[in-house]
Amino acid sequence: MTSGRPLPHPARDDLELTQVLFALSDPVRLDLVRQLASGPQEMADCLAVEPPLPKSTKSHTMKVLREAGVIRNEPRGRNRIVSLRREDLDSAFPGLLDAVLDGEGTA
Amino acid sequence: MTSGRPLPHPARDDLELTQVLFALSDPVRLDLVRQLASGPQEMADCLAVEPPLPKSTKSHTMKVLREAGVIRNEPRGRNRIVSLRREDLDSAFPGLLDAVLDGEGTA
DNA sequence: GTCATGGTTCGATTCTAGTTGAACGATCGT
DNA sequence: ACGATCGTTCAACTAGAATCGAACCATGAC
Repeated sequence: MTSGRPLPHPARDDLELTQVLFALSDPVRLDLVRQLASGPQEMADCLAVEPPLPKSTKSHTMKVLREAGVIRNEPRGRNRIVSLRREDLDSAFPGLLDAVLDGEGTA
Repeated sequence: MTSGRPLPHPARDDLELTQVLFALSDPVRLDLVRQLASGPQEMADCLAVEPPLPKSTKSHTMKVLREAGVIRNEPRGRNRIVSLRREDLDSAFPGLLDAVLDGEGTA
């Protein structure tokens, strides 16, 4: 029941605004999205804080963002590459991502 | 413990992005915000659907949006006027509201 | 093949948010 | 002053989301 690896991602046309907004409404997830704004990252490097988040929690964080269509999570050898779905988001909700990424200081 | 009427609203500088995003991440609340985009409304007219929402539920919906700083809720005689805090939002998170209001068909 | 590594899934618990009736408050009309 | 109307607050319940350990799985290294 676990799985192999290629995880399901919603199609660009299936993105729902409320889901995206919800995914972004958590400080930790928003933070991650901002980190990804500068480019894809290996998942291992992603939420590297002290103390380190448990794997399952981290995985769950990714899941929420992935299922909302905010990030892409692809297998790469033994680890994973996480990236922002910038074009898809821009096409579905023009201006939204930029606006969110701009709100710098604000949590 | 109930109250009179002028309800507390967060100051423009205290708006938090995550709270705003969360407030907007619910279909009913988002819908209300879109209705308000065309101008203030009397609360009584606001979420007029069938079957009608119980008063307490409606009031709670308003509360979430108000506490996030998305709407203003002011006494007006025996009822209330609800309005979008457009300028405050635009100043705090430029482009955000427009982007959200644009996502028309998408729930 | 075997082992170490990185990540997902399951399941239990905890915490937070939504829902709604009932009680209360303020205001307006008479 | 009284009653009706409109909305908030309280409190109890339900539903949903976050947290995290344990089990599991693929891949890569040896």
